[in-house]
Amino acid sequence: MLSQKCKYALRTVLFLAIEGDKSCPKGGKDISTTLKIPEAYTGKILQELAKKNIITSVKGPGGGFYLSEDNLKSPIINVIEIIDGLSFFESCGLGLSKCSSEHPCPIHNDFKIAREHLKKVFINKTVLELANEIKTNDFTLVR
Amino acid sequence: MLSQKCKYALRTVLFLAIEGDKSCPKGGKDISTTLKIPEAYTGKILQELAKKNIITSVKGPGGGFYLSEDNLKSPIINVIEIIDGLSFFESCGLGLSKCSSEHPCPIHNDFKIAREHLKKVFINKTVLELANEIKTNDFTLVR
DNA sequence: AGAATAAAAGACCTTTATATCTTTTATTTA
DNA sequence: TAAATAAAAGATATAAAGGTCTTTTATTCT
Ligand code: FES
Ligand code: FES
Repeated sequence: MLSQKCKYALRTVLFLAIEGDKSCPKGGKDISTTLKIPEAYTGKILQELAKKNIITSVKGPGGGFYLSEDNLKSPIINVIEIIDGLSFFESCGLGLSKCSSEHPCPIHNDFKIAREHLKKVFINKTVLELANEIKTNDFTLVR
Repeated sequence: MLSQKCKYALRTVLFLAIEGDKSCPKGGKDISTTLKIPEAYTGKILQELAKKNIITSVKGPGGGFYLSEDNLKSPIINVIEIIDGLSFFESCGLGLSKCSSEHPCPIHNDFKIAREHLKKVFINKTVLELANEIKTNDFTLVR
């Protein structure tokens, strides 16, 4: 459903939301080690997220990445949109050129329910909200 | 979620369930034209499905593919299993090495619901049942 | 100012998914 | 039995995803 890159990106953003801080940003190396994501690839993803203002970067010694107040308010679907786009959430589960209730494919009704359930979650949860849930409910980003 | 190949396969099988018949099997060319699937690729997929006894093939002039009584009784998850495998239905939506309720990722609860909703549908519907729904409820396999 | 640090940028490599082409085998019908 | 038909098999091609490597730029600290 989500690409590997997008899963990496989501975990990265949530990790930064929990661990990063303006006064002490996390470096790419640190992130990749903790989350077990290939180091160079982590860098690429961080770059992309920074360019699109999902995360904030700090260059130079002691530099790294963190989430600004604004960054924290972003719903996680923004991460998905930037990395994968949103086409999944509008596409037919059987690959018809478009998903439509007028000309539905045989799995339309069930697929649409599942798809929209997830979309709603991704739209409604901000990075900050999800980060807090991780802390209080003992969810994990690793393993 | 499902690979392109798997979507092609599902549409192909359902098409054969509706249109094919032991006495007049459908040829690969016919299928690919109707469903707008690349012809050579259709052939490959048909071969794979035939080898795994999801569909039945008839060689020679007038030959093609159809679904036997047995083939029709198969739940559509069998098609998915053969083409894509079932790992999606057991995997973590955030890419953790395994999905577990003991060490859940932050989207575990919602993702699991969506994933299992779909899995249940695929397990419970046989090719025949779905083919009948297509006929009576005016679902489409093309476009 | 110069050295060290870490992100940014861009070229490059590898693997997997998607798709095609060619040759062979089985079957039917004239 | 020869010709025609259509699937089976296998090699090959193309595109996209996943991932690496090298060079450049910005920043900090001495
Ligand atoms: S038409 Fe296939 S999912 Fe809506
Ligand atoms: S642990 Fe991530 S979906 Fe279950």
